[in-house]
Amino acid sequence: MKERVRFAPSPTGPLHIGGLRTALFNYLYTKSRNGTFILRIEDTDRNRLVKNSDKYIEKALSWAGIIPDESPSLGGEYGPYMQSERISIYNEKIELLIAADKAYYAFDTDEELGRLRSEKEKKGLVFKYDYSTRCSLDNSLSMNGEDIDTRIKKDSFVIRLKVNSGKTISEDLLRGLVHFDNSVLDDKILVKTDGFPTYHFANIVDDHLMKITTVIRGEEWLPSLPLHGLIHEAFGWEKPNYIHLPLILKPYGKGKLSKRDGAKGGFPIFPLSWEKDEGFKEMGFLSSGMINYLALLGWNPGSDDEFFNLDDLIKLFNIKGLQKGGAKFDFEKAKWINQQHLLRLDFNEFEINFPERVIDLKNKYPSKCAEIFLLVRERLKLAGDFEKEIEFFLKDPADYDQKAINKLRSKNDVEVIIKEIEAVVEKNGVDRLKENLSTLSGNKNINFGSIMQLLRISLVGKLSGPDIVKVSVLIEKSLTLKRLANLKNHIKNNLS
RNA sequence: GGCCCGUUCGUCUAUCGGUUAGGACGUUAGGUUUUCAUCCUAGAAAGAGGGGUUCGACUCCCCUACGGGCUACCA
Repeated sequence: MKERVRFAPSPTGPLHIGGLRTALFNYLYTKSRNGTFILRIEDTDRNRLVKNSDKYIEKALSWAGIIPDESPSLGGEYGPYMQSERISIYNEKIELLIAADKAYYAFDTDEELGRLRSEKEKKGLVFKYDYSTRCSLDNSLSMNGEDIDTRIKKDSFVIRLKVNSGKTISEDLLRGLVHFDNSVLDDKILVKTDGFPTYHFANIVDDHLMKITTVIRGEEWLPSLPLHGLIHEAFGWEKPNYIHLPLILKPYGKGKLSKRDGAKGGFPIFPLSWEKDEGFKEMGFLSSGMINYLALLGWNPGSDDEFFNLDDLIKLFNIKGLQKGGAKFDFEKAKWINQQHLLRLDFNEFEINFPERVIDLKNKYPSKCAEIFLLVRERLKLAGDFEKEIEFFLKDPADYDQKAINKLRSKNDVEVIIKEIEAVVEKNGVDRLKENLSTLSGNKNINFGSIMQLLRISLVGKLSGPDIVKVSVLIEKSLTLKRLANLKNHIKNNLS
């Protein structure tokens, strides 16, 4: 049977990397089996809706290359894919459960339930709305038909699942059989007073109606698994397979990664920017690097290979490689993987991914961009490093590494050396510069390293950077001479 | 508190009863380079603890500890 999986986020904020990874594993699982990937937006909590976050989710998935086959914007055979547009379906289904005596109306007020909870709490106990308490509570199980009708018309109500005592055994493809005693379950609300279904109900109805074969979701749902099984059983529906993924944990300290950890740890938490928060993309991640890192967080291909793009991952993915324990997010490793991806790019590909980062360079060096990119490419961990690395191509050094100059001056007459370099460039240009400077070193008995360092400081302002001879060739003779003169002036002005 | 899941270097992980417990990030020391980066070489670094089962346990079972999740008219 063809696999059908779904990623079902709720639009209560931007998708974060945990959600992205869940989507990724869903995608890899189904695509490795030639199956279908469905995006369903679970917007049943009307209070926590965040405007545009559903659009953000689609955009972020699209950036990552995780393209749904069916989704709210694409549509599909089993739509609509936005739960708020499926209310009539849930209404119809809940009637079935009530008619079958699997669900019932409950009229208890928040205040009353709150009172019961705190009463129990005082005794160190926990109040549960379940088979042991439901008879003494305000619900349709304890009244006759006519009363129920009048209460429904008069009062607000919820609809609860009728969970009976017993044991429920659930299966997770990763973890095997998981046993639960129904006494830990309660009569979960299926439909809220506002008429919207709860997650549990809408989720099961939709998974069934959308013919989902395998549910892959975060481990936080594992305790709800027996409940979900019970809802399926109440309808008499066949259950899908379940896989509960280990969670992504904070890089330091305890707990699962939350949206606040990013700011604290200096790393993004969202794929794309959201309001004031920079995303991985804006920080200079390639989506392939992001995906590569996320895939390795809780999964491994069974080999020592670590470099993968999406297509590789689809070919290699197997649930045998899934991990059971949570994994801490490691930004250093994420950056290293991104670097490996950046390293395989040429200028055109870099421009496609980060067009805004190359505008100035393209304007100033329209024909040399590819060469300049190759010169600095191995120095990039993040695409954001690019602007820093090419800064000196765009403008003359604004200041100089004075400590380095002082050190050179303590051993050499730097002004004389600069003049000698100038003479060489003046006479021979910047082609064969290295050979010419080497000859200069021999003829005048000047330390070669000092010559190169002074050239570097004049062109770049500091002692680090790419091959300085190539830099000189790229900025050409006149600009090389100009910057040598600038440095000479700077040294003269700072002598006193 | 109750229930459920988990536990191999600092971190991500390999190992499917017999290995000098392997790789990667990070880190340390060298080398290459005009410098930094890249690259190369080498090093330090792990089976939570206790019981079993077994000729033999990181691997299977139990207990404890620790970590995580859930315990809403949130998902």
